[in-house]
Amino acid sequence: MENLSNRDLLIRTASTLFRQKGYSGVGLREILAAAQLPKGTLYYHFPGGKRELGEAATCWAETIVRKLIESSFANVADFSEGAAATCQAVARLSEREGRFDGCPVVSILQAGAQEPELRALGQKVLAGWINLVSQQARRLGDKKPYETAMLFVMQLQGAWILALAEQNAAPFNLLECSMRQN
Amino acid sequence: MENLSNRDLLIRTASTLFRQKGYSGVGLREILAAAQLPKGTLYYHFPGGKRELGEAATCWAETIVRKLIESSFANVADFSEGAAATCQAVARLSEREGRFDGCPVVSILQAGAQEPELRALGQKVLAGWINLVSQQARRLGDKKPYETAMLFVMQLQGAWILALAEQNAAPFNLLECSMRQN
DNA sequence: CCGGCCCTAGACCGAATGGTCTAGGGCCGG
DNA sequence: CCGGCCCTAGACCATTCGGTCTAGGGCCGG
Repeated sequence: MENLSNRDLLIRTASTLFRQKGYSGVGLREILAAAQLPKGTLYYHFPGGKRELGEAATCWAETIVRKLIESSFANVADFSEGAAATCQAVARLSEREGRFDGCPVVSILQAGAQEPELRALGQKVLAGWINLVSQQARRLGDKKPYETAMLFVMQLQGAWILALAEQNAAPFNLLECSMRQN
Repeated sequence: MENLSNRDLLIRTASTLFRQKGYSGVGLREILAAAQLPKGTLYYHFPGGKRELGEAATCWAETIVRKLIESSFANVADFSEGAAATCQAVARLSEREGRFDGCPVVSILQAGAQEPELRALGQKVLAGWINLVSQQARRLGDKKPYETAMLFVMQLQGAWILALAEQNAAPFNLLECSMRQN
């Protein structure tokens, strides 16, 4: 755990803070203080500054969610089973020592009005997740895999927001039940 | 349209900007410039500063959505019909001259980590919407009105996020179709 | 032991942040 | 014509913002 390069430490610290306060709600000083690193380190590894760090943090978080979806749908008999497993997994990912943090993509997305690259990246990541889920849906015999996948990612995002608002996992649990009943 | 008090003008301007860039992504100067008002006006009407303005903007947006839900479910035969109408209405609300702005509650929610009042308000607003929808669901004979309502608000929020990312109304349309089929 | 490279360290910058405060314009009842 | 009130106007403040730049530590091959 502690054998992180400073670069990776920066990425993880930033990702956590962005998810908690949103991209524009976090200052570089705060990230650096949390990582106990000076400014020079940041601008050495990320010459693009905050925006590049935001991109890196988003990409890092993206692969985590991607792996989580893939493993949730591995060895699964039908779509609803995989979807339910994904709900549980995302709920676990969202919770952080009693706190519930937002979706990494959403935290970036709102800054997209001022940073086009972040908007484009967020869009790409969401589209990627939908594609990934739709592949699984197709594999499991869904008639309209793309629609099913988009609907599911949509529900997942909605649950994530409600969980963020209520600071509990109830929305994820409800969604999980709902998925099982289909 | 132009017979607004400066106070209301401030609220509407702020609400729009918050939805576009998120609460912490917008500076007071930017709001004041957009409203063409000086700082004194803001702090006269909102002694609590940015936070109080954020609260007012959220409350204002809340009643709009509330009315929109109420009218979508008025004179409707079953839940799915009202839900579909709500999708359309929210899609219309979300679009702003070709641009798609985020949900007002979400824009506030991310700042909640630093401004507890905003978090609490966002939570209250979402709970209110769920309650409102669940009343309609109960009225229309739903067996589990609260679960149905929470699930629907969840889907709506998810669609809103996808629409924000993709900058088009496709997610709302897909959700609307999905609602009609149940 | 040295020259060079990777990376850390943090002082420093102009601009922008949210917030405070005083001055006064404009309109009202008297 | 005046006293007072509601509200506007914007200068001003300390702090923080993201970003730049120079100095040097530490480790390596030679």
